[in-house]
Amino acid sequence: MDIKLKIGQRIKELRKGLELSQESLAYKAEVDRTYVTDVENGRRNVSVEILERLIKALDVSITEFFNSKEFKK
Amino acid sequence: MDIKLKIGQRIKELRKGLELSQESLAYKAEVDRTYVTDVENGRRNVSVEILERLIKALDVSITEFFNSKEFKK
DNA sequence: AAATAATGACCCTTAAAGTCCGTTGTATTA
DNA sequence: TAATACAACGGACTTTAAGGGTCATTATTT
Repeated sequence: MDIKLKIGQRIKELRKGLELSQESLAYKAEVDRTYVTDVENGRRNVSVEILERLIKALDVSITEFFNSKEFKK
Repeated sequence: MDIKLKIGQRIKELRKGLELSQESLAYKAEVDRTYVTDVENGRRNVSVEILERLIKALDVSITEFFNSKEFKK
């Protein structure tokens, strides 16, 4: 599966776990609301600096973020 | 520390472990030769698609790549 | 059902990612 | 000394990510 989609799904999963709306997450990560929508739906080839902001806003470490089934081979 | 530099150092570390030159890694990952130099020195805000290519070329999973001290909080 | 909130899907700029040419410095080896 | 391999760096160029606008669609609530 596409890396962009894997990342999108992981973000969505963690966001839901925190009961945040896309808009709240966008605000915390200082990105546009529609951008979060696009990322979650695998339509954006995110850069690592933006990805780091999103991961931080989700209150997990980078290691934890990628320690999920879809990223293990 | 800057995420770009952390990624660069991790790539360099894994590349050296495989005894690859920057040019060989660039070839395997299908990126430009000069680009690998920049990434390793933390001067590039890599996109996830390119990063995935580099990680694959280093023969580790994404999980393993980020399962390293510098990415754990 | 109507109003409201949340998400999705376009489209369009511009700032930055990524490519490609070269040159330079350093270390190694013949 | 010359030849080879590797890494660093610069400039110019092309492509695309990031940001933001708008409207449509899908929950959710009253």
